[in-house]
Amino acid sequence: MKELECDVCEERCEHPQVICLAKAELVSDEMAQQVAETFKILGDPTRVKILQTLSQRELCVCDLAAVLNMGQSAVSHQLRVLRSARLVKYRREGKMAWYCLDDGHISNLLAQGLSHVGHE
Amino acid sequence: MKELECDVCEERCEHPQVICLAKAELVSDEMAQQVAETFKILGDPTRVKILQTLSQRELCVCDLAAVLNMGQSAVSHQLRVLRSARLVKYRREGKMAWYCLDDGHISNLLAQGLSHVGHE
DNA sequence: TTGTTATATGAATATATGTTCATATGTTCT
DNA sequence: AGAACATATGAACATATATTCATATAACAA
Repeated sequence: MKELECDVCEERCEHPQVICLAKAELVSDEMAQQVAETFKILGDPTRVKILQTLSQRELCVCDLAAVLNMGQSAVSHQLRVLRSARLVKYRREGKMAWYCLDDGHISNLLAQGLSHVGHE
Repeated sequence: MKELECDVCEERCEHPQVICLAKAELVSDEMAQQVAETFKILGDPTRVKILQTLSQRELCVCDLAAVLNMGQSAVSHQLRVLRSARLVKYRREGKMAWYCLDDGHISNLLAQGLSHVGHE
C-alpha cells in the first residue's frame, strides 16, 4: 500500500476530498503507459487488418502483402512492430516466414473493438 | 454479398487460393479505419487516465486536471478528443462542466486492456 | 460595469509514426 | 560460385499528435 499524499491545499477551484479519492484510485504512470502502448498498436488500420487476417490463418509475408495490397516493406515494418509487442509470432520455413497471432488476448480485444464500432 | 475479385494472377510468390480466401474475409477499409480510430484514442496514457478516472466518478475539468496533475488546457484538449469520439459526455452546471463516460463499452475495452497488461 | 473564475480553443512547437526507397541478409536453385 | 527470391532494415519524408501559451467565451460576484 502506498501512502496517499493529498497536497491539494493550493486548489482554489473545487472539491479537495474528491480529488484526493480520485488520486488514490488513479492508475500508475507505468500502467497507463503500458495500456496505452497496447492500444496504440491496435490504433492503426494496417495493423488492424494484419491482426484480423492473421486471426483467421497463418500467412507468409508476401501473401499478407498481396492480401492487404501493400508493399512488402511496409508490411514487414508493421510485423516488426507487432512482433516487438508480442502480438504476433512467426516460424521460418526456408526463405519464408509464417506469421500468426501470439495469443488469444488480442483476438478478444480486436473483436470487442469491432463490436464497439458495430454498435454505433 | 459482394463479389470476390481475385486478380492474383501476377503473384509470383505464393498461394493464390489462400490469398483469395483471405481477401474475401478481410475487413473493409472503413471498418479497419473506424476500429483503429477507436483504439488510437485509447492509445495515449493521458486519455487512459482520464477514462479510468471518469469510470469511477463524474468530475469537473479543474478537478480532473488536479487529479492528473496536468494543465487545464491539456485536459480540455483531450476531453475534446474524447467528446468527438463520443467516449465521454458532459453536463454544464454554471461555470463548470461535469464529465463522465458516455457508455459502458469503453469501460469494458479499457478493463480488458488493463487485464491484458496485467497478464504479461 | 468590472473583475474573477471555469472552460474552450487557435497557433506554435516538438515529437512520434507510417510508408517508400534502397539495400542488406539469408535461402534455394542451377 | 552466381542468380533469383523472401524477408528485414536503415534513412528520409510527410503527416499526425500532445502539450504549452495566449486568448476567447461565458457565468457569476461585487
